[in-house]
Amino acid sequence: MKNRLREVVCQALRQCYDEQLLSSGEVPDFAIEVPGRSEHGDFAVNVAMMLARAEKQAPRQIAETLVAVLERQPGMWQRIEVAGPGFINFFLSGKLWLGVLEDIHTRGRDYGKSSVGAGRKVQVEFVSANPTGPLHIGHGRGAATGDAVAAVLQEAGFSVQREYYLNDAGNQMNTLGRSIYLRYRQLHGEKIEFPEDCYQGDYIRDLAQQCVDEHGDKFLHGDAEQAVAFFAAWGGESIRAGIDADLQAFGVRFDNWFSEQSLYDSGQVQQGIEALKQAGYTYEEDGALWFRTTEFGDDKDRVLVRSNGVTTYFASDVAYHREKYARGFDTVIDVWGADHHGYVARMKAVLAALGRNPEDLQIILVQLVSLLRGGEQVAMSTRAGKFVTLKEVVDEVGRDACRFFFLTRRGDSQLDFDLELAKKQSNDNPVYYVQYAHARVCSICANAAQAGAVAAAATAIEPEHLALAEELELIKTLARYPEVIENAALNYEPHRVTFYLQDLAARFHSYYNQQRVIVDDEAVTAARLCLVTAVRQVIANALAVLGVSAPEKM
RNA sequence: GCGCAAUUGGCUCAGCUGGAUAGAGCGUCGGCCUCCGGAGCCGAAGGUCGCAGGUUCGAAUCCUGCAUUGCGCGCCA
Repeated sequence: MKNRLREVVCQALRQCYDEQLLSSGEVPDFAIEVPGRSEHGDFAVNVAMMLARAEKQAPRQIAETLVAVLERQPGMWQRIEVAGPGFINFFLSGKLWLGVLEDIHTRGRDYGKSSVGAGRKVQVEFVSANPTGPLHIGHGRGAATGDAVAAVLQEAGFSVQREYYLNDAGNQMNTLGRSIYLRYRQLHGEKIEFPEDCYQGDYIRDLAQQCVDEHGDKFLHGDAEQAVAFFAAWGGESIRAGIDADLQAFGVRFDNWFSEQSLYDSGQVQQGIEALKQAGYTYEEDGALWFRTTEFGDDKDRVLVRSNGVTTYFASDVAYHREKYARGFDTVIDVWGADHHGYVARMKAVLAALGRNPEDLQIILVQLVSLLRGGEQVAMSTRAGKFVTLKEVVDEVGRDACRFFFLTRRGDSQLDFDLELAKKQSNDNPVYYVQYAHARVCSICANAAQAGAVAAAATAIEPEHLALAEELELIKTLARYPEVIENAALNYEPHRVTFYLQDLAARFHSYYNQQRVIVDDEAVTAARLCLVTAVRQVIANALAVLGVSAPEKM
């Protein structure tokens, strides 16, 4: 609707120049917005104010000129007026609004999809937790956010891949192997003190027990190093599979799992280092190889190869991101925990050094979640094995509530997740409010079917049958949806969809309490059913994007 | 010390990339079903948008400085 209006206004503006009613010839990038108050019309345009300087005329005067030309288009509006400092307010005709309902019903699940993404290839990499333990609640927020960002981009016409980067190289895997190995020996009756730098969680003991069941004492007698290597590889894969299962239970499915180790095996880590060397951005100092990231705005240079010859994690990240673009992605999005924000500058530096626009890498920082239980902070530490897993939380408060809750805040705000509260308040959790609206429409439809009432086709509705203020407000809210999706996608802000849903549900509930849908007048009933089912469709579409179910009954 | 981010009613948060009188939820107070699901609705009270400057027709939004809070500043991953 907005885009249509923009075209009409631009056309009228050009017409003004053709007829020499205005002289500057400028077509500024003006704003079209939905005013906060309905007296200000359905849409307001600020173009006259933007032209004031170039035209050397008062904004209101310019607006009057433009309006005179716009009014030549019959049927589109009830009226157009100049207001305030020079806004042009548009009051659209009722017929035009009914087109929105028609659009929703013909497009169904596709309503809200657009092609602004133009099929550009985008990769969203998220979660990417080390396979050394189960996912905890903080990862859940990253999962919900990353998945919703990907979904919203898909909706907006981007070609999206969801990827999980598996940090299966480096000494953490060795630590994992050692941890399982020591527990394994303990289970065979050996009295060993369990080192502090090993993973303390109970899941390590469970893995060891599984090995005892499957392999007996086979690893007690062989070479310890080989045993550790086995436990590292086997344990890592086993944990990875567990992570995958937990994510699927949370409704998140990855298109690809990418192994860090594979970058070493294929020689790409070395190639990445070579590329930087050849570009002239490296130097040696104290026996280590450095990357001059300060050249690109980082606050200090970073080591790629340590003086002992071992590459850093950063070196594999260079290779990893090179590899992503080699796969043909136009834009790469990394979803990180906010505690990694210090890493952003050096990653952008990698792009710049490789001759790529740093904007092609978008980093979404998701603040960590502090978990509370009854107002008390729950201490979490992966290493100490003290944490509440994502699975536990999902089992406790439910997948829908959990996902929706994570998306009721912008990613960069900190979030307290109180388990007691989440459970206790589950009834007035906003997710139920939205789902309830959906279920209500379903219930109305069931009643209508029983009464033999049928929804009208939008094209068959007389405007006066959907002319109440609440009805127009509802339709306008529905009309906004495609734009909400588009903005959520372009800004990587899925929480906008969540807030939109709450707004739509609120308007629907309010309408429901004021007006009955099924009334004696058949034509009015049919028109209202058409409206209400459109609401249901949009709620279902938006919930689907967020990965939340839209139940017919609750 | 340096860097990144945040600061909006009692609490938790939105605010559509600079627009008209700053919005929700929770909490508080007062109302609403003989009627399509009360997991709902209606109303009221409550905010100098951290502080001070600046940019312009116009600032919660952009710039600078300050304050407070959180996070980060390894040849760890």
